[in-house]
Amino acid sequence: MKRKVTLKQIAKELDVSISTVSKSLRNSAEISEDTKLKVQAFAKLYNYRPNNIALSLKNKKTKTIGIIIPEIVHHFFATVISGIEQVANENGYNVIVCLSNESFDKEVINMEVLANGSTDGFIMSLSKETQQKKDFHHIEEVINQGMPVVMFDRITNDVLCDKVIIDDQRAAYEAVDFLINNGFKNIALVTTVDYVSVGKLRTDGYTNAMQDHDMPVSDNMIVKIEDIDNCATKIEKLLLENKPDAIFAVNELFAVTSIKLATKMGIKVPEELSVIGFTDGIISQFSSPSITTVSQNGIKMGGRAAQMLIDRLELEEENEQYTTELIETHLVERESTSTL
Amino acid sequence: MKRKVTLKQIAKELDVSISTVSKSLRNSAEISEDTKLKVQAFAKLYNYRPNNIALSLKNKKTKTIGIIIPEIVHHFFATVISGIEQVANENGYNVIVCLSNESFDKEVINMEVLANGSTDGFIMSLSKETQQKKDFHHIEEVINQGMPVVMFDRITNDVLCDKVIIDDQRAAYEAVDFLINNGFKNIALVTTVDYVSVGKLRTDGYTNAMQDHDMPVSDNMIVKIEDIDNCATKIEKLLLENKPDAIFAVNELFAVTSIKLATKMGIKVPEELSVIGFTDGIISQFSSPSITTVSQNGIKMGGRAAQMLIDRLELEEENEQYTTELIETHLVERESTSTL
DNA sequence: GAACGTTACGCAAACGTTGTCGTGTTGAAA
DNA sequence: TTTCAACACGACAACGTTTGCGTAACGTTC
Repeated sequence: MKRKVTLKQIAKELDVSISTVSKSLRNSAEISEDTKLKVQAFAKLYNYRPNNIALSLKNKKTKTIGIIIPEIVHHFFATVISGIEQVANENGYNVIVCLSNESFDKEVINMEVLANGSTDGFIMSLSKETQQKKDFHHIEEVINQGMPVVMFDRITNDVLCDKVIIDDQRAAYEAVDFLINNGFKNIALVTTVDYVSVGKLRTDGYTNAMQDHDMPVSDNMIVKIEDIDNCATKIEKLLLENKPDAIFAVNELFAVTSIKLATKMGIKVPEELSVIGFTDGIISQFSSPSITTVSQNGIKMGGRAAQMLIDRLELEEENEQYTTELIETHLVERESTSTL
Repeated sequence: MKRKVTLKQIAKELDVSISTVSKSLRNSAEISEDTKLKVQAFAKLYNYRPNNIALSLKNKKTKTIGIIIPEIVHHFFATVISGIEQVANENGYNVIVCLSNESFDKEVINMEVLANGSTDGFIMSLSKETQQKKDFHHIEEVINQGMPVVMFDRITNDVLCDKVIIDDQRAAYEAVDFLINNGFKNIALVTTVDYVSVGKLRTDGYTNAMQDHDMPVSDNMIVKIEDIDNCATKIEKLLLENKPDAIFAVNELFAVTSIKLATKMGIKVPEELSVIGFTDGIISQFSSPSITTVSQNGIKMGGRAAQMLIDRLELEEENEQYTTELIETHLVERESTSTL
């Protein structure tokens, strides 16, 4: 086993000082060509690579981005990570991923651990519990210590920092608008509980679209789901009692679940019921019928978030100007909607 | 903005030495109660936390695990990461994730970068290109430098290290066996090209099961797919010309694609064609019909891999004994298979 | 009052870098 | 021969920690 070689070892081996070795490898003009060549050859032979940790300590920069998200077994979050990773990599950064599992405490702990020197900044999406508690002291604190934070998707306006989101309300509005323009009269909404910020915004988009077209917004037509595992009865009740001709669901899972339940009840999709989902993930693409959905480009979102963070990291002067960037969405028409 | 406080600053503030502060905070018996209390109170007030980077440099341990996988927008890999993260976290480790995007070069670069002090060890799954080239020098090198590596799923026997896999061949055998026992006579295989190790093993499992039941293994009944985007014609040809009554697909995507194509051609699943997939991901669960599949527990796989790595990291003496652990699989019966 | 033990702290090295500054040796100009 | 720049290199500090060891001050013992 040959352990990694250090400057000190090279110096000892060649009988020069550590500084000479360091300077030679960085091609300093201070060192003679002879010595430089000798050192460089030796370093190459022994495959010398500077120790990242030592560099981090010296430079006070880790070239590492901390990502804190609720979960990773989730198509959208996975695409965002993918986008972050790509941009980070292009800029010489690595990413360290922490999962909050929707828990406030774990989110706090993860941030605190990473903030102690492990990363230069954060990209994060809030856990449900954090959104519910509205407690953002851990994020404020990190920002206060001079570490930039970029929030995406599940954000809060209570924290001043860069943000990347889609225009959830508008995207939902357009989806519902699409249904209305196609002649649907009885449009139901399957959404999350209100404290999930994106759920709330999408709900608002639905409401606004309905109202703008002078269509009634009835509580009977709105199902708010807290726990996906126990949502069946609620949706079945909706289908049975209110007979919607279209459903707008605020995520894939709600969409596909609605379709499955409808099919089981003998309601044909899309002939008797059209369904639009949100998030263009695996489910929307591969379920039968495939699902018409609002596509949010996670790769792009992650990429932008990473770029914003890196830009801020590599800026010398502090910039108190924070921006919120909108990633455009578009409706992907598939098989789950019919045009009447 | 209040930057993070260091031992030095506390020492200066309280007019004691750095060592006194350090020892006080670690509750050393060398320091008087008075001083300890004073220092601890001050540290708490200023929310002192040791700098991870400095600790890493000193201890030559980063408490970080490097994960290198082909992609992350992939249900199975996401579950594995989730499993790794959980166990890592319980043991005070963080994970840093790198994606090879199935590229050999990127895999090599990622390993080299992380090996320069950023992580204590690796958990990885080989990129397709690496499996094709059979070039594992980057992994050998890392191991040679004393960093443990645990490989999972896409492994190679050419490298000596701990491994976590499912018994791909056996799992495939059992799936095909299940079909045979249910009376299917004309069982096709949709698989990958041979250099993908798991694809090959699953193919072998199919072949063995067929042979053990004295059923013919015909090349016509085996479709090897290199590129998912251009596989339609091959599968259509299979369905049209060879009229299988069942298909065993070596992954979800192949399974769902086969079902979709069959349905499009008017072949009813499962009435006229039964399909079994591999990997119990989102697609299998939510497509219609839902897909009978071989479930490989990614969470468990990741968890075991992490535990193996950590065990080795926290062992003092070197242990040249490497183990390959098998994670059990089981068949999840759903709607895509009928019992004749 | 000398010898010794205990207490409570500080010094310094180490981890692996980088970069500033100081210094010894050369060769050339005066 | 003296002076001085240019050259080539080394010493050292710094980044933030931990820890072994040295030591000043004090109190006890005979």
